[in-house]
Formats: sequence, structure tokens, C-alpha cells
Amino acid sequence: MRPVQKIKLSTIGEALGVSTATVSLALRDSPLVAEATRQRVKAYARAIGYIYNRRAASLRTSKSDIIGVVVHDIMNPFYAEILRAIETELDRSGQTFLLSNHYDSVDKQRIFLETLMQLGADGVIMSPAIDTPPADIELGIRNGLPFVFIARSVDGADVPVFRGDDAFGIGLATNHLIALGHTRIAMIGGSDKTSTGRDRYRGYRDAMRKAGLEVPPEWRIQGPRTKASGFEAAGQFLALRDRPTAVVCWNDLVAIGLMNGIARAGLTPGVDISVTGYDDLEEASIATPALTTVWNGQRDVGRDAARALLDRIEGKKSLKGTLHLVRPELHIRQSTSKPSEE
Amino acid sequence: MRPVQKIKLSTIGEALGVSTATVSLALRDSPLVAEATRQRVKAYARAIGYIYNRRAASLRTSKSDIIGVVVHDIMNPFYAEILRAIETELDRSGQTFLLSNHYDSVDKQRIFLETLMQLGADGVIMSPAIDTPPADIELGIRNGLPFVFIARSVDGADVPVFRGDDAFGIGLATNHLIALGHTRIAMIGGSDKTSTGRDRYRGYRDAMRKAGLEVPPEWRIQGPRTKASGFEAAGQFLALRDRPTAVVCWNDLVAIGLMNGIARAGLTPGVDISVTGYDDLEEASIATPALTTVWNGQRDVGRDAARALLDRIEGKKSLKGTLHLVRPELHIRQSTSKPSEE
DNA sequence: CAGGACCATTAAATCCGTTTAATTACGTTA
DNA sequence: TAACGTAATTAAACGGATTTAATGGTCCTG
Repeated sequence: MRPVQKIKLSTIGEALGVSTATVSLALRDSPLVAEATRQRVKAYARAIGYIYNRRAASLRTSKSDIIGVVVHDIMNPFYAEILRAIETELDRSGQTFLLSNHYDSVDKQRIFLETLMQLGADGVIMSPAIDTPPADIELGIRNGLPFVFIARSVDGADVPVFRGDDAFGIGLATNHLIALGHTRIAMIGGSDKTSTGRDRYRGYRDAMRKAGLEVPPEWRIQGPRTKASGFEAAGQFLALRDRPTAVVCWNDLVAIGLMNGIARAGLTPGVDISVTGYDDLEEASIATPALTTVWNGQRDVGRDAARALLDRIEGKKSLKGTLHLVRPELHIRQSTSKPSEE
Repeated sequence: MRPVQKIKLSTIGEALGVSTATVSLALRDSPLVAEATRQRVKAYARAIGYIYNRRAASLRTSKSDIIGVVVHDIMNPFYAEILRAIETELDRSGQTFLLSNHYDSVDKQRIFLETLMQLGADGVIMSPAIDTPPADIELGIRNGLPFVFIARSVDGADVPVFRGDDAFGIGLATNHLIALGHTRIAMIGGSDKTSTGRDRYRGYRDAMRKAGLEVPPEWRIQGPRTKASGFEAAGQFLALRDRPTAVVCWNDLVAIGLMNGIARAGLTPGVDISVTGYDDLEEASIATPALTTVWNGQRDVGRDAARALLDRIEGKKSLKGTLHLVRPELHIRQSTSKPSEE
């Protein structure tokens, strides 16, 4: 029942008549030990079910093979592809990754970073919480924690960022609607509190202005980021005087929620009101109508961010606070069409 | 740049003229040290930015405050509520939790369990991968890793399980459709490979039989668990000869995908075909039509499982391999109605 | 003032791999 | 045969916190 007698290197050493040094080196394939010895040690270790004690090793080497990953909400499908790409990359290199949500709470994020430092994590990939103080990041860096940001950045922190080109991407969606003939186009979701929020709004506004279209402030409904809030925003949108005929949504979730809300009100999304999403989640193509949306390169962002961090950890490259932009693509489906003339 | 001089207990001790023992005791609020000393130590530690070294502590105490959580796919919204409940409970008790997907790969699960043992994790909450060999669990238990299962169990492993009462829950949905007057009811999704799959099918079949209704094998479409596969299953379902007028779906995702597929084919879900889901995800109430579904007590499952494990770790209770069932509830919305007579 | 009771503090052992300088063993060369 | 080179192995220090038995000091009590 009780974990019998803890098996450690010395257990193996004693049984085989060699020192723990030899056992340690053999298990890690050091060229210092003879081939025959290595085999004997490994075979015996496997036979008795030896479990490597990482904490002991890590205490000595001050490497932990732990990498922290923090995002707003790991269950949010926006991060799903990014996380999966990160997971693939880290698995390949044998790292353990510690995932956490911060739900945009700076405190929760701070606690997590503290935990990572306590565990001696080798690095962090994060999408920082809104209003993260640069000092929180610097504290980590001072304690030997290399950072890589995804999706968002922190003003004043010299950390590389991997993300899609938001202004450009939203521009694609907006221009697509303009090309279809829409002149009254609203934007729903996001907020000025994040750099992403500002970038996307800028992309929308610039595209509108370039086409000589108006951008009244009440056509921007800030806030929604989820399906539920997109659904709720439908009412507010439909009540706008001089109602726009098209909507650029913050993301696919908001777009899908909004379309459901529009349908619930008896209108047909994609016909009466054109809607674009952002991210191109798996469900965008399944939605009814299938959603016209902007693919944000999530997979590339995750993979590149993970590789950059691993390179940095292995000392290959030093990470400078550079911006790595992935170029988004417009995926046209059925939720957008020519304005149905009133 | 470089992490200056590592700050450790002795750094503090030397600065304050006390031993590391005193510092250690003080930081952990031991009654052995004088109040004044405690304050002095804590203040100084905070001032110079001391970071507690968990690996060193854990090496000595063989407690790690790490708890592993493994499910099929953490991004799957089915687990979202469960995970959130677990997170809430573990946060409260200051545990760090290590999350992982196994994607139903026994190998990936084994690697994760091995990692947990190497890190000296205090316990594991898991929804075991399909076909998990009991030996994998026993190995963990022998190495001092207490287990708690959620949602699924492993035959031959003596581990407590927390889950909804699946047979009963599916019975609620099936009986609801029968009460509305449906006589031809299909079941889409899930498989016989998991205990949950067998339980739900049994619940459906028993309800049908009890009402004297037929259950032809082709009315069961095994497999789908996701929105995309539910969407695809629509074609297969609509092509059934003597087509059923209602469908009991494996979960909300399948139901929503199916409804989208039905809508795409020109039929109106909730009117032409009644559909029930399972889980009552947030989006069930947002879907169009709003989904009639069975709430599976996810929050309770997560909370209870986490508490049970924590109790076990603190030595309060021994975990027996008991089954803890949460009673599901039927939430009726617009996706079900009387059969529209042909 | 001796003896006892407390209280706060500490010395030192411990947890378990890793690493480097040193040692041993054996074969080669002059 | 002495001197040297090479390969394999190991002794021992080390990483940083925890813990227990022991120590030193203060204050009472009789």
C-alpha cells in the first residue's frame, strides 16, 4: 500500500555495485560511462520502476523544464488553436507546461508568475492581463524568467510579441463590406483598454475614412467579447437610429451571438444584416449562415512564440522586444452579401 | 541583467543576524519564533524581493502543492465548467494545478502521469483516457499519487468517481420527447467504448422500451461528440428511411451542430425535428432555437472532486472507490415540441 | 541562590541528483 | 621496465529549505 521503499539513484547503485555518480551519468546517456554499464543501469532502473526526481535535479541544475503559459481564459476558443500549437511545440521538446487563466486579473496573474518563479520555471508565454504593470514583468525578468508575449503586449516592457496584424485584418473585413456596397457599418465588441482593441478599432476607422464613410461614435458598441454578450448586443444594435446594414464584429463569438440575436428578432443574418467575425474558429464555417471572417494565424502565432522561447532558453538567440506580425486572411462565406435595399 | 545574487534564506539570516532555521520558521508563521522576529524577517524578505524556492522545500518535505488535472481536451466546453469549479477550489487552498490534455491517447496520459510523479505531485484529478489500463493507475498509486476520477472511470481501478447520473439524465430527455408524443426517436453521438457512452445509451434504450417504443439499431449514430461532427451527422440522419421526428444528442455540441445541419437542409429544428442536448453549456440557451438539454451538474462534479482530493491529501478521509453521482436536471427550451404531423 | 519552567534560537542532519576533480586500471610506447 | 596516455569510475561538495534535538537565556519560585 504505502509507497514501499523510495527508489533513488543510490538504490540502483548499491544493487549494481556502482556509485550514484555512475548511475546518474548512465541514465542521462553521458559519454563518460561505458556502454555496458549504461545498459545494465538502464535495464535495472526500468525493472524496479525507478522514478526520476525532478525536484532534486532541478535544485542542483536550476533548470526545471517547466514553461508557464498564461492567457485570459484557456477555455476561450480564441486561444484554443494558439494553445494547441504551443502544446505541440513544447511536447516535442519534452517541456512540461503549466497553464493558467488570469481572467484579466492582474492579481491572479501576479500569483501565477510568482508560482512560476518558485518552481524555477524556464520561461513564460503569456497574453498579459489588461493593465499589467511593467514592473510585474520586470520582476520576473530579474528573477531569470524569460518572457514571450502573444496577442497582447505591455507598454514599457521589452518583450517580444507574436500576434496577428489586427489593424490590417479588420481592414480586410471592413473593405470587403464596403466593396459589397455597404455604407453604414457598425463595429461591435472589444475595448480601448487593450492594444488589440485599439488596433482593431483603428483598422476599422481608417478603412471607413479612406472610403469617405462616416464613423459616428454610437456605431461602435464597446464591450462584447463572448457569444452571450454578442447575443445581448443585438438589441442595442437593432435599436440604432439610421441602422447600419453591416457589422464588423470583434471576433467570431460575438458575431455568432449577434447573428443568433438578429435571427431571434426575426431578421435574417447574411441577408438583412451582413456580419463579419474575426479569428475563423472551427465553428465559423458551421454557423448558420456560415460566417465570413478573418483568419488570424493563430497556429503560426503559437508555434513561433513557443519556438522563440525555446531558442532563447537554449541560449540560441537573445529575445529582443521585437514585434512579430502574422498577416491575416479574409475567408468569405455566407454571412455577408450586398445590402438589401430598403 | 543577470539575476543578481540569488536570494535565499541564508541571505536573510545573515543580514538580520539570525539562523536560516529562524527565517524558515518565521516565514511560515511557526509559533516557535517570537512575534517581533517574525515581523522583522517578513518585512526584510519582502523588501529585498525574496522568492521562496519550492523545489528545495519540496525535496525536503516531499510535498509539492502541485495537483494534476487531466481530461480529454481542456478546450472542450464540456469540461469548462468542471475545470472552473476545480480551479476555484484549488486556488482557494493555494495549490498549483497542472493541466493537461490526453486527447484519449493512453501514451500521452502516461507521460503526463510520469511527469506528475517526477514532480512529486500531491494528487490527480482525471477523466481517464479510453482504454486506460488499470496498471497505469496502480503505478501512480504505488508511487504515492492519490487519484480522483471525474466523468469516467477505469474498470479494475479502485478510485472514487464523481460524475452525473448519465442513464437517468438521458432518460429525462427521452421521456420528455415521448411525453410530447414522439414515437420515433434517434440517438446521435457517443460510443460504447466509454462507460459514459454505455450508460447514456442504456438510459435512452430503457426509456424507449419502457414506453413500448422500438429502438432499431440504425437509429443510433455512434461517434459524434463535436459540433462539426454533429453538423456532418445531419446528412446521415435526414437520409434515414422512416425518419425519426426527434433526436436525443450526446451533448450540446452535437445538438447545436446537428441543428445547424438541419437548418442548412431547409428544415426548422425545434419544429420539424425536435432535438435535445446534454450538459447545458452556456451556449445552449443562446442557440437558435434555444436548446432543450440536460444539466449535468458539472459545477458540483468539479467542486466535489477537488474537495475530495484535498481532504484525502490532508489525510482527513481515505478515498474509497465509491461512485458519487450528481442528479441531472432537464431544462426545457425551444428545440423540442410536439411532432408536426405529416 | 539553586533549581525549575519557559521561551526563543540554532546546529546539524536530511531530502536526492549533478558535477568536477581525482583516482584507478589498463594498455601503449620508448 | 619506466613513463605516459586513455578510459571508466567515484568521492565529495553542492543546491536551498525543513526539522528536531539541543542550547542559552530569562524569569520565577521556594
